[in-house]
Amino acid sequence: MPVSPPRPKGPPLNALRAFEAAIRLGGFAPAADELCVTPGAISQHIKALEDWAEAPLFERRSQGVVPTDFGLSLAAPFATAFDAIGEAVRHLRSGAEHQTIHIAALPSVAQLWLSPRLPMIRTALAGHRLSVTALETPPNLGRELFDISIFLDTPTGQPGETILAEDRIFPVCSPEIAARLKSPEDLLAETWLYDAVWPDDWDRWLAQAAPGLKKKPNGPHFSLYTVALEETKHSAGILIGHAALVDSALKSGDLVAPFGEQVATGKALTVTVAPHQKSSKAVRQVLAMLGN
Amino acid sequence: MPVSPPRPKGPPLNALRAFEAAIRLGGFAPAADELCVTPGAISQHIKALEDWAEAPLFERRSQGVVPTDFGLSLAAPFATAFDAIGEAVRHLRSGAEHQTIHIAALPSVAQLWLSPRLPMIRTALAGHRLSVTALETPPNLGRELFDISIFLDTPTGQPGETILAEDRIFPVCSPEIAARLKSPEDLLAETWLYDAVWPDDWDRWLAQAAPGLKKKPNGPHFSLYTVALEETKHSAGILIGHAALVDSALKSGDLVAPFGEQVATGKALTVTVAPHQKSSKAVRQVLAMLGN
DNA sequence: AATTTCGCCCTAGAAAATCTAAGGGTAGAA
DNA sequence: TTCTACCCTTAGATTTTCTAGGGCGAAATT
Repeated sequence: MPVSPPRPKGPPLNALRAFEAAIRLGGFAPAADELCVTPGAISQHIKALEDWAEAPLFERRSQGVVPTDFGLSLAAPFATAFDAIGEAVRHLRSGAEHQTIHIAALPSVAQLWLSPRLPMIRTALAGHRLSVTALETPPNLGRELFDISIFLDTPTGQPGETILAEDRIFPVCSPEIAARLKSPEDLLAETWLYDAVWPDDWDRWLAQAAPGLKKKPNGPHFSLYTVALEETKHSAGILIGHAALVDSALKSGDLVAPFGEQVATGKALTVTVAPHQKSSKAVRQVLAMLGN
Repeated sequence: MPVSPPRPKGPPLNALRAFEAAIRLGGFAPAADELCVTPGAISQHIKALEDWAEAPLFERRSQGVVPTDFGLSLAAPFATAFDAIGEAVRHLRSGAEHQTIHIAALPSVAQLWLSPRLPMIRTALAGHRLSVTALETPPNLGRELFDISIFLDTPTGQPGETILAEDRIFPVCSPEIAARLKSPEDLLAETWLYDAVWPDDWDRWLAQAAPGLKKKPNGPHFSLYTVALEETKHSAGILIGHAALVDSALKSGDLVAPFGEQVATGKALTVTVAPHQKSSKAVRQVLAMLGN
């Protein structure tokens, strides 16, 4: 029997991907985030790669890592390589029997803004499947398998980005509570509700709409805006509403805005199309339906 | 604490590599060979990929697999992608403190032809490391991490290929046995030794040098040509020698060629440089030293 | 000055991937 | 027909890969 001596192995592919993410995002923690693993996993991958290459790729500092010159010089070829992989994977996915459009959205946006619009989209796109994933942070559309992302964030101005509406905030509460509120000063006697993602909402609104008004934050914090909103409907307190998210509750009368003053946050409800999907008919159809 | 819902995962990278190899080489078995795993591993990777993509990539036939049209359409993008990965990995490897030149060679070539030339190369390339790997089949230089390959095979005419010497074969034996051999007919009384890789050597030589001479193969087979040659030196029988491989044994007088007639096999001792290394100074230096 | 925060490292154990070995089926050869 | 040679599949074992929990050191905050 012929002896087949072991061929020298290339580096593990997953380690390469970890490195690519780490060098692109500038740290292990964000890379771990993108790859949905713990930073420890990234750390191990990078170490394995450094052992394989016999060259240091990152310099470990106390509060993060800094790429070595050599590591930095690898950023471009690896970015190119994984772009190519992504492209190939997209081809692969395009062969599925039912095409699926993958939408990424902030949990609150998905539930409060996107959800009411989905039935319309679903019927218009018969034959396509629709997938909505709630994400805390916007995905990298060039790398990840999403076609469309919808977030309430500061616009970045990258290509494919469309601003649907400026973000404006103002207090909202149940009609019951609203009856007690004549002027902003009356707010001091009420419970204020907070969202964990936007803890500064109250400060921002007060600063512009009622300067001088101050109150120690004492109300409950909610990790999901939807839950906070639900509590607000039940008269648990007053919440700072984001125009796009409370719109339907205002229309239905479940909530009211006791004070007219709306404050712009500099953020916007932004929809972004993945670069490779700009020409897809179905995606553009979805985009058109989101735009109104 | 914020909930981070699971992002839709991309396909496993290793499965992509398995697919790329399978589609390029036209079957699971050769792909398994290139990746140094069993065909079962490839089979599983492909199945995982087909499940992920929800599309069949290969049609299973009784004696092998045939790519589907869709699978075939993915060949190009995946080839491109893994070329890019290879390129990036080469960059990565170039950062090692000690540069290493990786040579792949047929085991017999490595031991009998290359080995005597290595000291010279080693001294000329101080500061470089040299790695020699014995391989039964020539590696894909575009994909694998070898810089130079040296094989005794039919020239393919691909770029980077240099023919060092035509392959010629003829019987060799110890001087002791040679004394008994006056004419080719005397061979019939002797033990014939066979190499497992080139079992047809005897037939080929006989057909041209001594037509009509026939003998039932009865001698031992050796999986390593080097072992066969060693046995030949110990008068265990007569072996068909390949010019490039028995040269030094003939020069030293350990073996002799009892009959002058040399037969060309159509093969050649061929050295091939990896496409990406053609401009490397060290590699060209090695090449020059192999050429004489 | 003390404390908190942040990001990475380390290790042991757990989870998941990946592999091998044995099995089974088909085509062509004897 | 039976044998042989291929090639692919499947079940179980192995190895890789990941997570959790505990630390460390420097910068930012109190």
